[in-house]
Amino acid sequence: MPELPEVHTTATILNKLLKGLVIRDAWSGYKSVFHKGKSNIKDTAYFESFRKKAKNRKILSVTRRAKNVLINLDSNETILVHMKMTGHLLYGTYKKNPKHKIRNSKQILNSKKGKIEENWGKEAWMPVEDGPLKDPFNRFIRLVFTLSNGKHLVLSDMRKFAKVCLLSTSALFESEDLKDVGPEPLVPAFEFRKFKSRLLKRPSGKIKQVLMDQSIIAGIGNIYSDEMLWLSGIHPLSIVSRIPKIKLRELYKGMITVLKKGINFQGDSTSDYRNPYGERGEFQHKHNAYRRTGKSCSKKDGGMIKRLKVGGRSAHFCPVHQKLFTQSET
DNA sequence: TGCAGTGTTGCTTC
DNA sequence: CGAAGCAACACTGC
Repeated sequence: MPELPEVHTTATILNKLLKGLVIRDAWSGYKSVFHKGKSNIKDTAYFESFRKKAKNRKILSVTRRAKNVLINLDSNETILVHMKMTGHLLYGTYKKNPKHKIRNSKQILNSKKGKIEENWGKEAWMPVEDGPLKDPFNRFIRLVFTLSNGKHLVLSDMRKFAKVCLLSTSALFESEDLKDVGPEPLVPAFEFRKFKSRLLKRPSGKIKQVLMDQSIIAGIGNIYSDEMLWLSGIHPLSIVSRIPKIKLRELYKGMITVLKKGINFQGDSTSDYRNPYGERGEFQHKHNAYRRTGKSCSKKDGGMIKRLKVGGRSAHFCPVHQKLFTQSET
């Protein structure tokens, strides 16, 4: 779920909560997960070295780069967390509950068929103050940090897409994970001229896809790209090099407006985003395009929101006021 | 009941 | 190099 405004909200709250605390220990429930690819705590050996390095380190700050949460330690190392689709960083008091049987829908189905799962009854964590487990978060706790104030920072991740790794802080932005990430859209130095030149790295690309390309601009995903295109009146299939400069200016302003609005409303909980306290954001009540298929466009131009696939993702737009630019300006 | 759809990214193939 | 398609996983909703 998390795009820039959601990750920003999470990182800002965690910075206040965690600054100055010490990580006493780390636990991972990812151990049995087959994982190919680069360093990640889903790899058992990697987790053990991760745990040793994180143990007894003080948290200096929690920041954000693109859609990554960065937990900066006093050892010149940084824990990078990418929440992907269903990751949640939650803060509270948790306890290990070895008696509790964590089951997913497949395991429940198998138990009805009389099959016994190998992982049945494996150790799990649950919140102390919330009583019974509440889905979908507490059933999917994959990583737990025990903190020096007795509280915990946990990563809940139903679909197991989230990535967590430990990197050198001073070489963070040269790391494989971050070196190809585009500029941050909300820093003042990212002026219109730079925005335009970044987009033009994909001159023949469809604008919706290019906006979501993390190597072009950091932090924009499906929801906010739909919203900024709606606001600036540009059809998602428009070809970057065919969009007139005046419309690109509107898109630049729309991008900033929409992302800041997302942050002001503490993110978007259309699906299941929660901040570290488990609270929803409010941006889902402010949509003009995303998931409004069949509803009338609030521009009052008679348009009805349509949906189509762009690069494998759903795009929502108003076919009346969002102009399609595919021909060169003469 | 079954299958399409879900916020993200990375790998493979062409 | 870039673009497209699919895989990673588990659930919801039509």
